Amino acid sequence: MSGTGRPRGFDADEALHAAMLVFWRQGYEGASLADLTAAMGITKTSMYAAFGNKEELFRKALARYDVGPASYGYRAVEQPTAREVAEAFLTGAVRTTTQPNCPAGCLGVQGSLAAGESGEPAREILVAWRNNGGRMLEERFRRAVEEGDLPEETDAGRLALYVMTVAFGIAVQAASGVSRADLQEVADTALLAWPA
Amino acid sequence: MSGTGRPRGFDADEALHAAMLVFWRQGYEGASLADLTAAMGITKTSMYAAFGNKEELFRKALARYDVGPASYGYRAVEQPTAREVAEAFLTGAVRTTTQPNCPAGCLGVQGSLAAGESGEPAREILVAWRNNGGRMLEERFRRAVEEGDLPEETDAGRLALYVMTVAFGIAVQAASGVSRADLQEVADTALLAWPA
DNA sequence: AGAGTTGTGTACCGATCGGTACTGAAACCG
DNA sequence: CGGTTTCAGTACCGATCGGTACACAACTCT
Repeated sequence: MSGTGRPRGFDADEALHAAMLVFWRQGYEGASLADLTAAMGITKTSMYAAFGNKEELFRKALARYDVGPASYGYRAVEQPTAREVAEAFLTGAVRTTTQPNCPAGCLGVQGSLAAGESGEPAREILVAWRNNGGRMLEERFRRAVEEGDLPEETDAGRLALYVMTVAFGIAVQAASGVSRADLQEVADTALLAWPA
Repeated sequence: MSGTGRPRGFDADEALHAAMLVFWRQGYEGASLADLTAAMGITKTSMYAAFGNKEELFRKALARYDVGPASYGYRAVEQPTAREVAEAFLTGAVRTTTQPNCPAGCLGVQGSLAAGESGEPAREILVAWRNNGGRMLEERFRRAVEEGDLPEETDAGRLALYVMTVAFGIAVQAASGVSRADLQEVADTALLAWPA
């Protein structure tokens, strides 16, 4: 064997970033291959060679979203106290879902909440992604209970579910066009329910 | 002129109900005319004659959803106190989004959060529908402030936005498969933030 | 240079998309 | 009965869907 072949003529990272934005703005089913490849600046053939197919492209775009716009979640759980974790998480959600020059809302929510048969795999990918976020928060809160940071009787799962629910609601409101300032007020209000 | 023509061979109300369920389960873009008419038990021709087109069918399905599964909102604002309004609203959201034999989640949320070009009208219809719910709640809370039911300094708009946000979050969680009992706990937790 | 390998562009695939023209069938009226 | 009106089914429309076959270009290796 010999020869490593022709190098690709585009930046795969940039192309994936562009695809992520299209999925974010239009959802999985609303983003056609024509929309995606036009934004990525490549042809369908190149997309299939580089990323597999539409579903794989979506999976990779979500992974990029996870470590990019959604990375506030990982930073949040590193806060020293559970209260600060929740504050950072909700503030991060507000900021990411209302970022200028980015689609309003959250890819992990509006990417595919309900779908027809062909969009079912993407929907399930997002269900798993959202549940994973809740699990991460729950484990962090459980640790906080063990450390005495949260009251002994605190239900970590319930608290995590609450914070995640508010974050998802914020994402929906952002998709409706609600402003960053208004959503930050919502986040502040939600924290009034914090256990004593 | 004479003759009133052949009567339609199907129940338009039943057909609309079936269409509503398909939109609810699959979203606007995920619901094809083939899916819709199969569920409605009629042909495309009959659907167009009776309802106009897909977008009009969606509009009418949403109207039916509004006075059916989503009617808890109207009942909620009739509660005697603002606190009871919020309780009824959130409990109603929990119950409707987790109703057995119905799609999980809320048609007004997952019907179309993000969409491609062809789904933009439906998306805007839902944005308006959601904003309308918030306005209704806000007016009710404003009245509660005037009546002395809520503290004088209460920001009715902010409170309404908060309650709506939690309700939307509940809808997202329900679409992910979270149980009714867990979501009722979320609703209860959210109400801990209620103004003194 | 030549062989081997891989990316790219075109042109195309069958299937499905939302929507409609047309033909009868089924009802009402007189 | 005939005449009129409306609904229903078939068959079809152009456009777009996600995906691919194929020829060729561009690179590395010997």
